[in-house]
Amino acid sequence: MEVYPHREENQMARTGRPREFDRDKALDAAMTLFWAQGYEPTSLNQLKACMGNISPASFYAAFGSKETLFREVVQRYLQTHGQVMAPLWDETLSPRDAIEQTLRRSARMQTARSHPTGCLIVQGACNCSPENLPVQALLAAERERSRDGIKACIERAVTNGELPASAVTQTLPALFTTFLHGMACEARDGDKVKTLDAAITTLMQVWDSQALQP
Amino acid sequence: MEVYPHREENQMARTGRPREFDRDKALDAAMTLFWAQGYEPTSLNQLKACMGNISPASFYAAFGSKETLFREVVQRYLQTHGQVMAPLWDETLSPRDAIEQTLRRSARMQTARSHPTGCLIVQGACNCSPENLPVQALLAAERERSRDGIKACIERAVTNGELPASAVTQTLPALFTTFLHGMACEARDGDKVKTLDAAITTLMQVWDSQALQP
DNA sequence: ATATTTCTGGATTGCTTAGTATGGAAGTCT
DNA sequence: AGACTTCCATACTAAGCAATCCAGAAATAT
Repeated sequence: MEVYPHREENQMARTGRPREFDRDKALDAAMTLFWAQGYEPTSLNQLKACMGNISPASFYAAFGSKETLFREVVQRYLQTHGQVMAPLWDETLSPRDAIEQTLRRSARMQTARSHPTGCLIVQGACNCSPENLPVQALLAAERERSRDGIKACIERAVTNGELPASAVTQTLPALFTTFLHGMACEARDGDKVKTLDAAITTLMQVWDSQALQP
Repeated sequence: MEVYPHREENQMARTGRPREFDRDKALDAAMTLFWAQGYEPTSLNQLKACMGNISPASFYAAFGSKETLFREVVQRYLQTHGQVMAPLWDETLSPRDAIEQTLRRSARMQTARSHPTGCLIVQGACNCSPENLPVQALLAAERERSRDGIKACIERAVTNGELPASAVTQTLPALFTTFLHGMACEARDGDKVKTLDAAITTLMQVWDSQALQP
């Protein structure tokens, strides 16, 4: 009687025949493929091939299903590459620095050559048939978290007296979020870090033009 | 001996049995479906159903294939909803007005309730398996056109003496383009016109802060 | 009226999809 | 040594995919 349909790494020193492939490496390979192609067009055949020519039985035993694999991939992404967003929730940073760092680190990460360009959260499940709406919703919820993080930074800046509680200030969350999410498209289309970084510098002027004196 | 594999509307008063469905309405229905779901996850069964329960034979006779239908849908999109970008190439407008109008009209169009939210060009072929890369490239080329249009506006402003030929000015194309493409994501995630419109107002301050006096 | 052209409905093609069943291999535990 | 557990290779299922074939229906042209 096993509660879980597939074996995750939730135990040590297991009995029975050991797995012949590296689960972590397989997960990374799957992440790269999902990142480049998105959820739906990525087939199990492609996945099994890039994960080390593992068999269907091995795949399902280790990861459960394509969807549960994707969910695990998303968690891994958030804990690694997605950490470029961490400044948003780092209250030791000033709100302005938090947003600027998030933008700059996102730009660098999304344009790096060591992995697919763009953002898994923004582009990973953009095209979905009705049966995969839950997957789309998973990423949408994550984007909403970013939105909330940016909004919280602005609100903190108002509370701190760094920004006025003006009508313009209220427009900043949408402004920064739209730009942040737009970078995924630009990165995938081949924009370079330098280009995006320079645009970020100019965008931050909007903040500075609204900032109150200390 | 027919050069074309399928019949388009390139003739009048044809012989033979007339088509029983409205080709234009079918094309619009296909556009809505592609817009909402994207190219790859949209199946022929869904297409045939939404196009008026037409038969496979009718579909292929009228549209050739799924890919040629999509290409035709993209052309139709560009000639209708995509016209929100037209100000970019309208030299009777000042460069600043061209960009502002493009942004505002895009925001309104992409959030309208009369059709799917977001942008077919940005999101229509975001997730593609290798065999459909040509479709992805088609939309990428169209986005490049937008990029070029925005860049041309900035250059025109410099030529006109509305903007200085400064380092900041050089960052404006990427800034506006990233924001423009980011709106597709925000619109699909449920942002309202008002929110985006307010962000656009603030973004245009960047232009004004750089503008030279006349 | 008849020939010709074109469209339609339905069955069908070959291929790919996600996922499963089974039998045996390769370990650990006692 | 032998019981037990887990994994793996292979064959397989059922459904969906884009696309095609064919026979008949419905129009025009002569």
